[in-house]
Amino acid sequence: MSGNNHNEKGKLKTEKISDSTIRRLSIYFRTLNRMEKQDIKRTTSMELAEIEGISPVMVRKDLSFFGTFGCRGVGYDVQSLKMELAKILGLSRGWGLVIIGGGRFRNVLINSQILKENNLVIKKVFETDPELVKNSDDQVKVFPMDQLEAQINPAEDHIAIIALPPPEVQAVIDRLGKIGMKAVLYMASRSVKAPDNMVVMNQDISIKLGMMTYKVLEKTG
Amino acid sequence: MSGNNHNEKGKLKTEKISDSTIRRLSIYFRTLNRMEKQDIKRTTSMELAEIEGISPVMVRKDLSFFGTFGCRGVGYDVQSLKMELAKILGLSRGWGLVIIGGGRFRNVLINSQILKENNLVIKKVFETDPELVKNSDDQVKVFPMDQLEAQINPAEDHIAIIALPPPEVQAVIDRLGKIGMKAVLYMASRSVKAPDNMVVMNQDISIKLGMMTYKVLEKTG
DNA sequence: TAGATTGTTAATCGATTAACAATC
DNA sequence: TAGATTGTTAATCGATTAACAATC
Repeated sequence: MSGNNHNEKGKLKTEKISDSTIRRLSIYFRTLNRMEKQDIKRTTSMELAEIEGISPVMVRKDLSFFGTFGCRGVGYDVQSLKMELAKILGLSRGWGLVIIGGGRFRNVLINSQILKENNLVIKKVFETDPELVKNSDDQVKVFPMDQLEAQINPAEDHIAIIALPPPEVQAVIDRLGKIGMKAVLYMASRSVKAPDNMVVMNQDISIKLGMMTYKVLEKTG
Repeated sequence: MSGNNHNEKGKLKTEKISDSTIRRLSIYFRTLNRMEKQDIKRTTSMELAEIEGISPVMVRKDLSFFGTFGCRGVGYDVQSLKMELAKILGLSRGWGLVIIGGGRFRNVLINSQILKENNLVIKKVFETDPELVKNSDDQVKVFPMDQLEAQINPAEDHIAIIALPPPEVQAVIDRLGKIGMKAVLYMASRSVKAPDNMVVMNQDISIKLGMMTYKVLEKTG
């Protein structure tokens, strides 16, 4: 049974791809992106692996779930592998983002080069603080929180980034669930419940810091 | 061979604990933290597991690497389990943080409740833009970038958070490596090289977004 | 006591790695 | 051609889960 997935047209997905593989594909993509900018034309699984600190077989195995992209004896064409990965990850099509909350942090996202480069376009912003709504100098439209349901259209607003304090996050996810939001990334340090058909991920710096403090102690005792 | 680790005094570490386990411990800790605030006195592996969307055995297994913290037939005391996890993760002792770069994002960190609650204290800030150095209204001292080596003391500044654009990150990590910095968390979307004795982690929102777009497509086709 | 829940050993499952044929 | 490197099958390793004894 070949491991072809939804990227190869006409073939059904036969295998569940692990989160680890998807995360690594996302990482390869980011490196290929940089290589392309630096006008590097060609790379190998060994080179990619070395940059990411993993093994070359892992790189080839990850790719093999989705097809064959390289050239034996030669390696990979940076630009075309990057495009293939974009296709696999869905980054070749455009994605509409909405930001809910965020305050000062919001501008970091809005100015983010990486989002722009990857077809992730911030379309709408929702803000609790009415002062911030009024005095906003954002390039995107800012709405008050109570217009969430009225303004969001899951058909064009694909991903919500919630940057609100932990106690407020669950209620917003509930509201987004009701209108059929497909994907939510939230920054708060807490767990949440979400509908089954919603993709929810968390980007919580305190988890990483907790891992780091453990690892520092592990090394130094 | 019992799985006791460096938290139980007098016993040597006998087993390498996986990153997955450490990440989950950090997640349990965050949930126990919330429970404690809500005056919840007692919990079970089943409850913790349900909140995090994993299995109860997983919770008990993770904990078992470090000792026995529960009471058969009863469960876990929220406060004491939280304290034990803090000890394991190293969050019972104080950690000095320095922030390098960050601009507006820095204030998000400086005002972060989670850091304060977990003995992670931001001590120093380094800034590229001289205007921001001058006009800073931060509660912590802000230095220009060229004083990095002069002002940082790895004995009290344990973790550096680098919030600079991708091209600038590697050079700063090199400089921090030379003065013996133990741990670095950087936000940029790129890979870096670091000395072996340095704990380096990445918190890159574009990786998570790449995973999300894949998962949304996987569900909707 | 009976019911509940932990902690742990053994079994299973899945992810990573090794080996190697294919081929540029 | 010989050397390099991919793609893939099989073997290994490690993480998760199942089963269950311990005990509150």
